[in-house]
Amino acid sequence: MIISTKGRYGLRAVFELAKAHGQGTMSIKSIAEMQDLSEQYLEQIFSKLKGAGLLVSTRGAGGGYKLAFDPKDIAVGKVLTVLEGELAPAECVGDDAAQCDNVALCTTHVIWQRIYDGFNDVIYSITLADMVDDYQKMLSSKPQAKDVRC
Amino acid sequence: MIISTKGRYGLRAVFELAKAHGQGTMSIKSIAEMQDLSEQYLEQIFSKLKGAGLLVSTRGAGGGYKLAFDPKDIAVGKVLTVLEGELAPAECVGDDAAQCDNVALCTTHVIWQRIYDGFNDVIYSITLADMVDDYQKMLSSKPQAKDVRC
DNA sequence: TTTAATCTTGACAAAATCGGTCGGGTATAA
DNA sequence: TTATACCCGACCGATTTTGTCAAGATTAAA
Ligand code: FES
Ligand code: FES
Repeated sequence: MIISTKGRYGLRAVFELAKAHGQGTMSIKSIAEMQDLSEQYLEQIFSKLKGAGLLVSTRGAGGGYKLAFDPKDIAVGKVLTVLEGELAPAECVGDDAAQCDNVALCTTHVIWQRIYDGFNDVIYSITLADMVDDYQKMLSSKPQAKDVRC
Repeated sequence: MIISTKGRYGLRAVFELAKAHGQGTMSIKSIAEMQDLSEQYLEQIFSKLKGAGLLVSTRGAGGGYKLAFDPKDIAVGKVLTVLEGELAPAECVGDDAAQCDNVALCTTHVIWQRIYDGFNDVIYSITLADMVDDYQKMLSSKPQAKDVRC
């Protein structure tokens, strides 16, 4: 399993924020309930996302979190990268790729690089707005599902 | 880091077998030395690959391992999948994808699916023979590198 | 003002996974 | 017979994962 619960739960939670974007804040409690997550675990996750500047919060009664940007300006990859760290299959690819002086001979490097590129292409080509769009389409054509395992 | 040492070391070790394919067997000891790996750890790795039918072994003095098939018939993805388990980003995609009855509503499913597909496209499109070819080309054009970190 | 809601922070911890090691086997060529 | 090599399962320390717990700070609403 490549993506840990932090990334998976986080994405589901942020999706709720995206759906409700423009309608004020949502509390952790309500999101945890909707997506069936632990409140305290979700606190950790949102705290990280806030630290990365993706969310803004307001304290006190009636407060909560909301997206710092429009859903169409937040890539799924950004959310996942914040929560999971850099999604690189090996040390030699990613932001610190420069330190690999072995591209010359290491025949596996090209493999890690291609995996990394493909992965990032996918997650940065989908935005939260895309997810909301998909959701709307699904809603109109399919019945409600129950248990979530992702 | 998506790929653990089992997968990365294993691929490097199998690459040695691919280079020497057709020239009999190689001992774990010699491969461990060439690729600077622990012998005992490599035993575990090869044992798994043998169990999956990718390697064949001969015991006793002068024995060792060799590939069960021609390098061009072994995909990198096969090696990685045996060593890492199924490379799926979430439970709902992969071989047991059928059990996810939530494709309807779960908007993250399409993301996991696309990651999974992209990943597998990459690793199953490269064979051990491709790696050897790359290696030959690199050898003739570049100097020998030293430290390996993958 | 008081209260309740809500975010904030840091510590703690069980369980799983990772990255191996250890100690014995067994088969076989020399 | 002996050295070489594969075979196999148990074990083990460190780290990561997946949370829980407790206390506090801020603010809206009653
Ligand atoms: S050492 Fe950089 S990819 Fe192998
Ligand atoms: S429940 Fe199957 S992908 Fe979410």
